[in-house]
Amino acid sequence: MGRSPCCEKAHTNKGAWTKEEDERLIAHIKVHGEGCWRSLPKAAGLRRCGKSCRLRWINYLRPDLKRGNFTQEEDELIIKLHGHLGNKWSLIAAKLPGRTDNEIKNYWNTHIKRKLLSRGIDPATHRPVMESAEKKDEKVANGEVGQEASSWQCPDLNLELCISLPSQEPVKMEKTTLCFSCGSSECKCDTNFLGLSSGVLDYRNAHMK
DNA sequence: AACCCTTGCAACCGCCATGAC
DNA sequence: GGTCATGGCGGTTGCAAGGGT
Repeated sequence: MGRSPCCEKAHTNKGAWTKEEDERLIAHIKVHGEGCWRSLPKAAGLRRCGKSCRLRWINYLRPDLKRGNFTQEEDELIIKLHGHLGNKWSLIAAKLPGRTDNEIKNYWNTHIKRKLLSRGIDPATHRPVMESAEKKDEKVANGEVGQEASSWQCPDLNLELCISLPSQEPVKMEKTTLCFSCGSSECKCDTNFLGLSSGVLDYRNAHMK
């Protein structure tokens, strides 16, 4: 007995959403909130799969979304985050307010990949292309393919994550972060990078969704 | 004008994680 | 502990728009 489908495919619309469908979805969520996605389509009078409704809401209809071009700062932040997190688009999106994982993923695949390649950087490894190719040949020869991605560490960011109960007291920690503006772990500049205080990004405070 | 190719992005698909029972 | 339903995520696809010939 296999898993039942998430929706009745025979009676669901597919493809681009119409204005009317958008309005129905928005109106329903305004009244009832983002409850159970599975039952939402029926309740909202939509002939759509629950997953489809969720995607449409999260990626396009949410009121807090920032539409429009990515800024230079956002570009650089995405590149740095990708260097550490890889294709963890949802984690990257969590650090870019108003941007969605789908949007960032598309932007990466269409713009940033090309941008990095034009700079001579391999978008997969964030190393210079020639070096990446040489290392890969070397690893293939040594039978070590697939190990470098997990062992290499981008020097720019500290993404050491931990899970803990919310603390009432300010957490004391060693200053092991790096400043986006000056690149120093001893940062004393007072810049504000994308709303990150003191220009310092410390992922130990990152909250998983 | 017509055709072809490329690009950008919205949407879908399949898998995995999690929670309820 | 096993099973199932559901939500969430990343990879991929499909299509419209734009540009080049």
